[in-house]
Amino acid sequence: MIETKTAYSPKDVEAKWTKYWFDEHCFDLYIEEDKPSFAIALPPPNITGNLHMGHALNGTLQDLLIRWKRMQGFNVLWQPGTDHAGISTQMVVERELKKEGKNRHQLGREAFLELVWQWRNKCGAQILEQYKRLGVSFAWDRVAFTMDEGYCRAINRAFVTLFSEGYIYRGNRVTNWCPRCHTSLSDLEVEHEETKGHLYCIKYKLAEGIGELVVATTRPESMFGDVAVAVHPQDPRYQALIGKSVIIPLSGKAIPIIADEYVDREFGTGALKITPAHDANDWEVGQRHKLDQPIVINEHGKLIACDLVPANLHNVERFAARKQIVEALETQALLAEIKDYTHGVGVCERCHTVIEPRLSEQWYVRMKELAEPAIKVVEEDRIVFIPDRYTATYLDWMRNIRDWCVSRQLWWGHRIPIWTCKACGHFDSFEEAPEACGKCQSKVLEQDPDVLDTWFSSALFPFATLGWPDKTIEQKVFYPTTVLSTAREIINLWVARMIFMSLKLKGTIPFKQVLIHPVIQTADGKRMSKSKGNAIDPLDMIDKYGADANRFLFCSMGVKGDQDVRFREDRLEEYKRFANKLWNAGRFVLTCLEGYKPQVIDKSKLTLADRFILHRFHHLLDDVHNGLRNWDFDHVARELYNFSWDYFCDWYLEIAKVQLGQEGPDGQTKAVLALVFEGLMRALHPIMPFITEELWSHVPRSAYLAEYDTIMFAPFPRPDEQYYDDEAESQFDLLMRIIRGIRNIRQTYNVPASSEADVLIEVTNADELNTLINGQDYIKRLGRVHLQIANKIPAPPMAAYEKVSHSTIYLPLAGLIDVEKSRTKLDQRKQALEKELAKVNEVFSKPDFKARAPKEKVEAMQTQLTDMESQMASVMAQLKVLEKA
RNA sequence: GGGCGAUUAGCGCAGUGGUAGCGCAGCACGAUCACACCGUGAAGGUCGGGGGUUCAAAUCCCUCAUCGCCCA
Repeated sequence: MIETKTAYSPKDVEAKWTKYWFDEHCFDLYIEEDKPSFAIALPPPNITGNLHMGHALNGTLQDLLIRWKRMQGFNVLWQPGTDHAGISTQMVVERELKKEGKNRHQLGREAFLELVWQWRNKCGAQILEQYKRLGVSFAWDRVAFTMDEGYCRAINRAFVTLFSEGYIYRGNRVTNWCPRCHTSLSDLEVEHEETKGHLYCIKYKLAEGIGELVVATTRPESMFGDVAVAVHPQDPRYQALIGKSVIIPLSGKAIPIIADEYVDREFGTGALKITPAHDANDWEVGQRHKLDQPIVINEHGKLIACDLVPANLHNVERFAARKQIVEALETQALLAEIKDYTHGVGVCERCHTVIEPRLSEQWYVRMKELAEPAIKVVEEDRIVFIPDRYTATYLDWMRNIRDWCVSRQLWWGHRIPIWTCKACGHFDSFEEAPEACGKCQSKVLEQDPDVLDTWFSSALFPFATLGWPDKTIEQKVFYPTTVLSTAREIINLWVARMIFMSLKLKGTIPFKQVLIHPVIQTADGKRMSKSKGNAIDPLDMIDKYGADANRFLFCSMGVKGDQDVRFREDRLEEYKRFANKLWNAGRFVLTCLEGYKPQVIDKSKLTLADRFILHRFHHLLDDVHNGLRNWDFDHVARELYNFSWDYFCDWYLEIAKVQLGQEGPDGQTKAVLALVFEGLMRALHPIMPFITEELWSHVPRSAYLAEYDTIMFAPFPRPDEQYYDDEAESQFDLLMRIIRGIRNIRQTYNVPASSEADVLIEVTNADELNTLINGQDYIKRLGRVHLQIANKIPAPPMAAYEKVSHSTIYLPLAGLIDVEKSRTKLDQRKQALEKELAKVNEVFSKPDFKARAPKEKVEAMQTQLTDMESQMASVMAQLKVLEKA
């Protein structure tokens, strides 16, 4: 038997079952080919990462689906893995090197990579260990890593395929450059931060004659790379100037004034300096006008020592240079104005350094053609986003796709499989290092020094982890995978790329549904972030409230509602109490069932309460099924919570105490208790695996269920319509209302709970009378009263009173009645009734209501009205009685 | 600048056409043998503002406001 502690202790139970599940290899992949399959690829966390709320939420939702399907007998695969996270990991190791006063260049590439591997082997599994605390049922025997040997083969195959089909090309253009990480970044890895800056209006003097053109810019430091000043072709202010030249201040170089539609006449002065090497838009303008592209800022973010840049600014850092330039312009009276200006500044998402757009040679994936089928599969609903609104996010991005810069100037990652011949300059891509140049046979070949964008490898995750490019049983059984669950900020970064990669390389979709879960914010609606220090550590929450309570919270957040949810600890408090409630209900049920041998329920011998709880339970199972099928996790959580606490604990367990005390050998109470409680544990298991496993392990089970050593593999309970019983529902509902009525009276008149009061109930309706007589034992016990029920009872003169349906409850107070209190209460009731009557009457008073509303509705309202009128009459009569007192 | 979401009791949230609900906090009562991490009861809201559709709107449409997110 389960220990007698009255408080649930999650720590012990979690440790016990985690150990059991691992010891018994419950998580290992096991395939039976004749079964249907269900697969999820875990969004691989960074090896440098720590479990945050988003991981915990997402992990819970996936585990809930996986556990549910596993219990339904599916082959399930939840493929776990980690991501090598190029920039982050390199940063972490470089930071450690720096502590020793070293840098990676001193070590050299090979030694540095050796160091990164050491770090990875030591720390890279930390986040998965943290996931363990949540109770996630990954296929733990298959943990993948994006730099595994097999995975690297998949990367090379993917690259070579795309390259040989012309999807990958080398381009010289402006890319996002992080001067701190020393690498290019894709557009999606740049965050835009609202920054208070200035708009500098600088006078560019005309090269010939007198006059000037005032140019507005936020970045004066790039002016030495200017090759033109552009104005709008239709701008009347500048018509005369087009074709003339101006002089770049401080450097003296002359540049032309050109006309281009790209210029926004409203912005600044309507004159735009064109710096093709340091601005992506300017680069486009420069291409159109065949302009030069001088680079004036180097990879460290410093002004280059060259002819274009004045000598005193050589090797000056860009922001220091900006300051010096502005001062110089001011002293030379070349600054027309400085305006305050707030704008979005691009920063590196990893280190928040301001991005320097910079002309450089990079590898790109040509996207337009790859995007087409990826758009189609979503338009045709072969891949569905949940919630639906994210379809637009995806399609919008895909339809306006730009080529993807995939090279990164890092050492840690998948080195680009391109080899260039030192002799003839020919280059090509290979899955394995080639022996000789395909063109001139030279053996002096050099591999591209850059590595691939980490997202390039993540994009292959759903199939690279299943053994692609080899043919494997895992791909046959589990591909395409079923669901992908992730956060909305990586829809384009990751989801989109998996889709077009899978379509291109596997010829099919990678998954059928994409679940986008909400973002967890702080209690006051702010974004959680480690740097702001307002992030809440899910591991602390698990320590404090237990894994099951945390999982229940995540489940209750759902995916279809708000796109942001606020995290409040008191909700965890609530679900911790729920776990405790289940624990104690379990202790009670198990006590009742000591020595009980499971038996089939004899439906003919059920009491009203038995019928009622079975009815509610099977409706609950139906709701749970529909909820899970429709991704309504929040509904599922709420229904399970309400059933467990209200119907099962508050009502049925209390009644079970009555029935167990008086029933004979035919009594079904134990059978019902066992059936409902055991089934409830299975229904709750996907959400709360630990507590349900523990309680279930003690429940007496039929031979059919006894064969399962763990609830994990036991069948998920299904609704059984033979237990649906609307009559029991309505009859029991009346009893509950009567009992509440009696409790209400007792509270109002302070009738002590310890004393059993006398109660008389007059019932004017034959069916109701029957129900009350049959249920009188329940009323006596739960209302703690001596009871008399009849169809006609002379109203006791000094009695508290309550009316429920066709029944009138009297509680005689033998001279103790507090007339004032009774009158106040009746007055309140009268006022409430008046309010309700007014509402209903208002509806009725409109002539169109009876004419146009559906007939059933009118009839229902009529019944309500009649009912309320009779209640009112009764209240008035009772008030009259009091007047005599 | 474009798009999305939210706004319901003090707080956190449910409620997609028919007389407004749950949990917490607050109030009152209660050591009755599963649970005080509990039980029982009472109180608390003109559903962000305005307009429209409808016999009927928290719910559908328009508009405004506030907050938040994504993309440029």
